[in-house]
Amino acid sequence: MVNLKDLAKELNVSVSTVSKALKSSHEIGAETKKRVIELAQKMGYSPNPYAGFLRHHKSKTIALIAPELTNNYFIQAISGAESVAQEKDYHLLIYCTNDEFAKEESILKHLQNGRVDGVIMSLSTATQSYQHLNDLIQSGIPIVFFDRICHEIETAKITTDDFTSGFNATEHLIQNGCKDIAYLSISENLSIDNKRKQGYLEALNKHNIEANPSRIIKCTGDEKNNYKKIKQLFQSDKIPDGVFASIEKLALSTYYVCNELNINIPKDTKVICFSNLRTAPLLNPSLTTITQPAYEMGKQAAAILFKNLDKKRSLISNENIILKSELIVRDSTKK
Amino acid sequence: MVNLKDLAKELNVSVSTVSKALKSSHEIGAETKKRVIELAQKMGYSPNPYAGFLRHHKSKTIALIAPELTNNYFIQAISGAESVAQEKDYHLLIYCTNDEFAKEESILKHLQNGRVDGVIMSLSTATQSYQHLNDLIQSGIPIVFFDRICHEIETAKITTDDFTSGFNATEHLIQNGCKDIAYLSISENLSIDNKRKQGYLEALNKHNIEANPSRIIKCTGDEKNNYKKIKQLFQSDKIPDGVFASIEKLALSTYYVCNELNINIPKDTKVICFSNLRTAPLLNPSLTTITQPAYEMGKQAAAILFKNLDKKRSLISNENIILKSELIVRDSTKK
DNA sequence: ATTATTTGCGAAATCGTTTTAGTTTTTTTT
DNA sequence: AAAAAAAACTAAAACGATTTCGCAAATAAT
Repeated sequence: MVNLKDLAKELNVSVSTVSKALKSSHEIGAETKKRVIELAQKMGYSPNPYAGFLRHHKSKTIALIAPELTNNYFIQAISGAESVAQEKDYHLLIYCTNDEFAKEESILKHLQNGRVDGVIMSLSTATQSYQHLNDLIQSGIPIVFFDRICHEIETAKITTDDFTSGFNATEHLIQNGCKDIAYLSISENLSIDNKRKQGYLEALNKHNIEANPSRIIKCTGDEKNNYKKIKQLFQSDKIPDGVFASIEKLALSTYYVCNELNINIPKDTKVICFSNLRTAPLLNPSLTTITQPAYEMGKQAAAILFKNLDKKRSLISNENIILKSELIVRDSTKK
Repeated sequence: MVNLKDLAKELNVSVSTVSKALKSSHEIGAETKKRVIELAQKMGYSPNPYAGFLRHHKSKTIALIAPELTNNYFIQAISGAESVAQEKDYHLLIYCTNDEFAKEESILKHLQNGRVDGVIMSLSTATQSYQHLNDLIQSGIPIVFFDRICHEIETAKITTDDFTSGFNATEHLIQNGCKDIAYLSISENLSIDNKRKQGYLEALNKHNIEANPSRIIKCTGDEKNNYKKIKQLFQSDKIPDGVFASIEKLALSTYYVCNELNINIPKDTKVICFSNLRTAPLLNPSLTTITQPAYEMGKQAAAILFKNLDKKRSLISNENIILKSELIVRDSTKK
């Protein structure tokens, strides 16, 4: 790998001259500049990124931390962030917490030494304390949250209108005849889940349907266990006539359960969920979804982070950016 | 951010003492070591990764380059690679070429300056020349290919048994009554496509079915155009009674086309494809797939890269690692 | 013609860490 | 008790690039 010293030796000038010439400094004569630039081109010189860091404390790298990767929502968000990073000539590190708090902590700790200039992240469902987040920010590395945000931290947060979407989803079920709607919750720790649930409750309330606490199913990251719980729900004497799943996975489990128990969607029970599944129109039956602008959310999260990286101070002021989700009606909620 | 100097000043020892104490060098007394380690802990010291690079030329970072991110195969492979990287205390940079050759070139060029210790990649469908790959390797950065590999480069390559899978897929269609099978090709530049096609042709041959060149549909990265081509295929007088799609996207387009033209799968035409779609069992009809061990492929690619990073020399010897895909029969190919 | 300014370049410090080569103090050996 | 060896530590160079400062030579101003 060729460096400034090599170029300097070859041209019989000093290292500083080469450096300045490549930055087209006014201190260097036109002729010398030309010679330097040409040789650099020829020898394929490219500045060592890490040497530069040492002086400027800019790694030109950001990290994106997500609870899972094999998830239609997150991968679209990652894709959006990646596109912005590439455009800004930044590099994107990816970390997956597997939805474990300990891993989330450990990953953040690994980033405290300045490996990255900033972080984009979505919390794990298990996260209940925020020390590790504050530590990172206090060590000078800003965080922007998306979707699974942390209200307790003052910074920029990108979400969708979860309350409204939850409300609309539930009202959509009600309008299509549902009177006994189950809400599949993913985690009480997550603000998005709570907002979706609030929307659900508010819609029930508006339509004078009494909320039934036993219809709020507390699911977790454990898919098998979720499957069991949903199966229980549909093995009782009176099954719900509508299911509102807070995340895609839970709706798919519902599909599997209904397949197994020979329950017809949408005749016996209707299903709606938050989802970025591209094959939603091809499912049997096609799945009514609230689809978040995941790619756009990733883009905006990255954009806000970069806007703040340009500034001197590393603190990002509190800001809630709320994008709109789209309710796409398909057969799984047909009357 | 606290550094060695800060610790040294606080403890009234030299920077080198601190450095050695943290590495538990035998040169440092037990008492001093204890003091240093305790203070480092207390002040949250973590060595600057980029300073370390300057001396050791090890960035502890690898890159994964894929033609697209929002793709069930690649995201699983990425997830596999990420898990290994995390285990090895390495960091994973993600780059997406958008299946464009120019972007692939540009990304590789950006990595030549030592930002990463190694690269895991899958080629874009447009890649026909390999100079950029050779350049990177010659600059000392090893590449491991997975799935969309480059035969012309001597290094490790992870693929699945594409010929056999292509053969089995086609034979499966034949055994279920198909006599006029279309093959949806994604790119003639890709060795995996060619192998799958060879398997297809070989199966036809074995069963004495004459290969019909007009049944090999040359698709591209342009989804709209693919849709058009597939629609044409199904608007002709005689539609194929079976479709073997080389990649998932093309099978889904086939589903959409058949929906639109009111062609029944599997009655009028049967569909099989390479796919890592998790909702394949829930589609209408459920989709028969050849499923690659994508996660495992990502893991193995990373594992091989790391095995070679441990060695001194950066050249990876030629090696073809072939994992088995699984043919999962579902309704889209039912008799 | 003398002084002041500009131009073009180089030396050296710097970033944070590691490592080599000392240096001092203590301990061991003879 | 003198010499040798070991222990515990420090100083300084190195990695690659940038940047401040300084120094000539050339040009401009007086």
